[in-house]
Amino acid sequence: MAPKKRPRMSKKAADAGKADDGGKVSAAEASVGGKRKATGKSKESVKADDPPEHSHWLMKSEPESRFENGIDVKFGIEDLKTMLDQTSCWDGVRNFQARNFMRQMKKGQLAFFYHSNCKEPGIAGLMKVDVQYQRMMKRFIPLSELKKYHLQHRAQGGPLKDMALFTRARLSVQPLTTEEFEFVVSLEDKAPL
DNA sequence: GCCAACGTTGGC
DNA sequence: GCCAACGTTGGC
Repeated sequence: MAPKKRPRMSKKAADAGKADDGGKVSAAEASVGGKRKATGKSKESVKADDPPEHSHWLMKSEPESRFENGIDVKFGIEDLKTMLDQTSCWDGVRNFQARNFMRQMKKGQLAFFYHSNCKEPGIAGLMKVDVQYQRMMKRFIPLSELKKYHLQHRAQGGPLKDMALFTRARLSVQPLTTEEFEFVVSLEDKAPL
């Protein structure tokens, strides 16, 4: 499944009493915890062992209808457009790491809206993080094309060589480096590979 | 619809 | 803390 949105909670997590709170999560919620080290020094402190900060993201969701416990999990970019303010919460994420990434997001950062588990998987558009529709990609960037670049970059070097979409395939919320993000955006103006 | 990869759970 | 069983993700 893919992260679905909409009022639902992961039943499994709920059953298990797990942490989730899944309910709403605004993506931009506070940051998690970095533990600040309690030690001494006075200010400045939030330091080095805090998680690296990421500024760009990719979030997966399923644009085609699929029922899970009687509930349709469909939520594609066209559905996001439809929401009041073109804004939605993003819930249904059960994976811990994905949820942690969501807590690191800050309002206003950009995220790709990725369509998963569908006829044509790929990047459909851009959102601002909390989570508001921004725009469609000038052209849909299919997974198959990203994969070609990934393979090529892995062999010869290039910005997509470590892209999480391939190295951590099942993560539904993932960070991108600025280089990865910009490279993908640049594909809009190139012919499909 | 299949199923490989991988994440999560829970017994020990 | 290990690891087998189980469940989910998501491309194909």
